[in-house]
Amino acid sequence: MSTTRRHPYPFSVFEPKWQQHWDRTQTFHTPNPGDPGFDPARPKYYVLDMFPYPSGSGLHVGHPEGYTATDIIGRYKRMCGFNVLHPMGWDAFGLPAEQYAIKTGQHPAVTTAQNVAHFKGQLQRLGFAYDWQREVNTTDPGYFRWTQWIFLQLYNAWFNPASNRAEAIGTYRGTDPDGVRLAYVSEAPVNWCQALGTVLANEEVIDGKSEVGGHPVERRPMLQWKLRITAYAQRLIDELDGLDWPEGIKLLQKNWIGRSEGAEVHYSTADATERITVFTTRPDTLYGATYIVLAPEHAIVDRLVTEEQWPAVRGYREKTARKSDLDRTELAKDKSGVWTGAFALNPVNGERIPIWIADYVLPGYGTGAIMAVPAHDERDWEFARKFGLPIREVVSPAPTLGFGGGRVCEAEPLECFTGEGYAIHSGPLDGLPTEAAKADITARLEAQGLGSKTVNYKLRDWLFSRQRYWGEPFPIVWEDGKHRALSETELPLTPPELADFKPTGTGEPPLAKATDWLRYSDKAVRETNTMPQWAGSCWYYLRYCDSQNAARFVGADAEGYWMGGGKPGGVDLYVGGTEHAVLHLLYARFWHKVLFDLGHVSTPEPFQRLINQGLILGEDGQKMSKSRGNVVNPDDVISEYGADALRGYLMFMGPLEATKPWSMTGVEGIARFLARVWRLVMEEQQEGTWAHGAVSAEAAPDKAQLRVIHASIKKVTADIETLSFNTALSQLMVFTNAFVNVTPRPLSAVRTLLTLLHPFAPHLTEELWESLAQRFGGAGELADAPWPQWDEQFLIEDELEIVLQVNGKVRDKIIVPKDATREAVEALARGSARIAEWTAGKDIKKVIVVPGRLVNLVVA
RNA sequence: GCCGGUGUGGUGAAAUGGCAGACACAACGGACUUAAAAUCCGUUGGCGCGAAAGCGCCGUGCGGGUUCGAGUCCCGCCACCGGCACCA
Repeated sequence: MSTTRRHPYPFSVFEPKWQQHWDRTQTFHTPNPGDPGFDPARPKYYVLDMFPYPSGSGLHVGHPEGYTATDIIGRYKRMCGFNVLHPMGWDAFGLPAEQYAIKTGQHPAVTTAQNVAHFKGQLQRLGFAYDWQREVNTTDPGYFRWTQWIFLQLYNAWFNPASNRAEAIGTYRGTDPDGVRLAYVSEAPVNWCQALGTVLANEEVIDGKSEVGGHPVERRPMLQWKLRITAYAQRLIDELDGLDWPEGIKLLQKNWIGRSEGAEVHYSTADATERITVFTTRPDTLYGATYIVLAPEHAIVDRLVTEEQWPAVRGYREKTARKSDLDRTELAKDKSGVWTGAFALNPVNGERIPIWIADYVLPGYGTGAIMAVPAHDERDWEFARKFGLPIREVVSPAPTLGFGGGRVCEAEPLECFTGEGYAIHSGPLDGLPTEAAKADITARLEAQGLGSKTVNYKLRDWLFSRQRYWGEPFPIVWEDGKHRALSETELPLTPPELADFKPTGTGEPPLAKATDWLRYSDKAVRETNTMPQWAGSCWYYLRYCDSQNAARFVGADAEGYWMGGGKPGGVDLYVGGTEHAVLHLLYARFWHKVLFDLGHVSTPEPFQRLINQGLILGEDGQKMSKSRGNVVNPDDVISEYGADALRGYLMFMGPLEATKPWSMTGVEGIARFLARVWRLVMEEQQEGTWAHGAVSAEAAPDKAQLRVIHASIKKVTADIETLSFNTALSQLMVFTNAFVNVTPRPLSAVRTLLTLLHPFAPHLTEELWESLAQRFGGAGELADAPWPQWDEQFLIEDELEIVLQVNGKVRDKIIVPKDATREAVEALARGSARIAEWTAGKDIKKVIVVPGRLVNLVVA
């Protein structure tokens, strides 16, 4: 006798058995069009997980949550007759591997390979139906050669505003193609993180700290590669509309892109030597502008400042430059600024207004200059109050308030009003509602060449270079201070072998230390920056379609088949966490659109349907973390309860999208359920072995049992389609419970149960299916079995229970034949003695009969 | 501050505007057992009445409203979680 606790069913025997079987027979390998075994008659279904970063700590329970959901869908669709593409791979470049490598001295390639092996083993122990022949790894030269190739597509393309799409750079007719490429270099202030020794994208900086590690980030001007994602801002907003994504995620992206409509207005300086263009979303308040504010970094400042103001301006600019983004926002409440000594003229009334600089105006947004309307903007209000600048009311909340007639109001308002209303003290605009006033003034400005209607976006171009070792090198060389692309035949460009790959800390990339590698020719040297981790994940879903293709990033037929079909096409279901809402999901859409414009892919959007799985909290209801000690390791759960129990519990916890706490007793509950299913088929012998139990091929389900069977098929099918796995499982429990005490158990019912349960608990059901086949005959694996159909006729009940209400409160229940007429049901209701007690001596004013459900008598 | 999400038993949760709490967990009681584990059966929102079968009242964050009927729809709040945040 073993001293370890006996398992309620022998999962430790049959789970590895089936995993090995699936691997050996390649059950879940999906052929491409043209491959042997491909069946073009079947529809396709592409179900995708966000591939993991293979960290050293192994799988977290959050991973198998989403992966189980997609596995259920994949297995289900397969049983429904689809060609299912369900792949997995590794997002293996990136900072953590490199940080770890620096700490331990081991090469990141070594630790990455170890981590991948560990992750893969863990995933395989969960019995996921991945087609491992399609596995990808972003650090594999056979993979990143195509990442580099796509970079070259970006480099060799520009966005033509006339056609609203990317075109080959050769179609650009201007003088400086380098100024319009989708991948370009620019010297600009960027997010520099000293601790990580690299620059970071805006999306990777959270509250002024690096997303990885939480190190401080400062602004520093550096020469960097950027991708012109801003060219796609409008399409990235517009084309969200057709996607079946959670509205919250769409909104997150829209807000991040941050479109705002308004006008640019040109002010000339009082001495008429310079022109300042401001951006405003409220051109209707132009008559209320009482000063101009420039970002301290604005180039024009040098030319405006008066002699007397120079020291103050210089001091303020230096102070601003030293501030990190964090400081700059933390001091948000306390406005600061300095007068330049110069004045501008308001284009509509010629009024002389002072020009200030202040750090509440950001250099990167709009024109880096604003017209301040303190009466109608909170920030301008605070600034004007602090520095005693005039405040002029030009919008009235109601049409009857305020003075019209174009007169200037002398009295300053008591509070700031930022809403919409009616223009006052605004010359020709007086009386117009805000929307009309905006249109009117904008048209006037345009007619006089003083301004124009403009759209601005918060989105900035994507900072694409990193000063790190563990990433894709750029396929670029420099000669005479100019960059040019490597040819496609020179790919992949592999990183140099480096003993010391630590960041230099100076902003010079570690690749610069590889002197041999660096030298491309006598005159040319290689680019030493590397690409960010997002590069590989921007297109991995395309590589899965054709991962072994050595001649192209993805074969056209494979891409057309798996990504095509439907409108707007793409991956049929994509499951992952919310944390990528404005990172991976935005970047990947951008790359996909470029590839689409250039004719390399067939759909404008990559991911048709997106679901975010919810966060799993620790048993204490807190976020799982090592420091709290509430982390659940999937391996431990599997060894104690089995993979099927872990999968089942993850799906039974609650709705997939909800945040929910872990519960070990909940896992036990699912394990008990699975054990009950096991014992429907198997019986324990004296000596502790399992043998067939009381299942009978002769026994036919009775009417009530048929109803349970068919109701379950219907509900489980519908619930899987809507990803309501928790309620699908509860129906399977109802199904199971209905047969626990039935002997002998009808074989057909048991087989239907196993089929419906199979996507959730593939090992257990496959084992029992095989066992039943050995006893009763039957061929084939459950994984290949067709999904059952339900028959409505079994769902119809002969008699229905009708609730009788008086004034909406339940007072009695009656049983009526299923075909009882409305009148007959009403008569029965009126005849009920219990109802009579409640209606006695009262008028029945109204009777509501809901067929098959209830009768409500309204009395007074 | 702005935007989004959530709020239902002791717990996770379920409910096309139609019997609130399915299905589980935990707890309690019982059967089996020398005993325990496992398994099986039963009870389980609160309050009140009743010996019992049962009956009544209250109950889905709070306050209003629509409706024969509201967890569900509308208006106004509150709390928690997430995102954005000097974006003109």
